[in-house]
Amino acid sequence: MKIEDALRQRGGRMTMQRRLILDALARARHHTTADDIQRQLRAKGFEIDASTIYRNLEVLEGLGHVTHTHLDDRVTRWHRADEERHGHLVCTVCGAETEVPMAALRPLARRLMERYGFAADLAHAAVSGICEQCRVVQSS
Amino acid sequence: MKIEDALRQRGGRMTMQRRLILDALARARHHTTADDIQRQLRAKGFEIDASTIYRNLEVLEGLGHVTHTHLDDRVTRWHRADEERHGHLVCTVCGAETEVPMAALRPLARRLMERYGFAADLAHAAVSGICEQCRVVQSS
DNA sequence: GAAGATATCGCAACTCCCTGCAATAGCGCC
DNA sequence: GGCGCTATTGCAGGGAGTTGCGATATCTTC
Repeated sequence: MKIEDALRQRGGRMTMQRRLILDALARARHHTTADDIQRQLRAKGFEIDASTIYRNLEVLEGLGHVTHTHLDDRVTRWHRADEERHGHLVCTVCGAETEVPMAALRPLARRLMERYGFAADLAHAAVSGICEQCRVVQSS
Repeated sequence: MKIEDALRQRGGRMTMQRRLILDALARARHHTTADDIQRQLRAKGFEIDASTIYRNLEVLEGLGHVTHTHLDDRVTRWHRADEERHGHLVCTVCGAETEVPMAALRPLARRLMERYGFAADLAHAAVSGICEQCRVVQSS
């Protein structure tokens, strides 16, 4: 297991909780929430404290095994780092989420690098705004 | 007072709490937080419930009097709508915030409109990433 | 295989924000 | 000016996420 080695290399330890969380992440199709993970583990009979889950997701993010993104609500979404990265458009009126390929966002990232030396992660937070349908409804 | 009229026109009422919050916003230099407002009013001897502040900020946002943005922490920042709008770059390593003019973000907004019919508000959420200094430090 | 160092866990408490509900207070109208 | 309608308030409670701390478990070393 690669992650296990990476962990130990940094003086970390492989605990049962960590293993279970890793397992839940591996099983997750797309993105998960901390609550999803807790619920899933609870269903299997393991009761793991929420703070343990949050702390472990942070550690796993440090190891580059997962990343997180924020849509326009207050729930953090977690993804395995091996999934293909993409941006999100979230409609503030109807809540619709649209995925957009990173390619569409890259020109801005390039510009921000050139002008500000800033390595932007445009997949980290959703872009909020108003989707086509809602715009039509509003203006009518 | 324009806002007061806009409020009443929609069947709203001008309460003492509303007036105080409006006053605090007028006094705020740049951006404020709900907590700032509560603290400021408390200092003047007015104790207003936090939920009242949140609800009022929401109402005022509906009237177009204020807007809010999310930097990369969990605290919502509120601005008067008459302030000039700008984007934010937030470094996930050192926390540094850089303001960027909307002009720098507009090409992406235009692209998202053309391709997805999505009216993006690129000032709503900060762009997170790694600033120049931190990038230099990391790679050394 | 046991011991020691310390990373990690669970718990409790806290922060920011949101929501339901009963009580209150603005507003429009007579 | 008083009355009734109902928007708004404060309070209590809840959800997501974070933090400090003492107890525990994992890893390293002998």
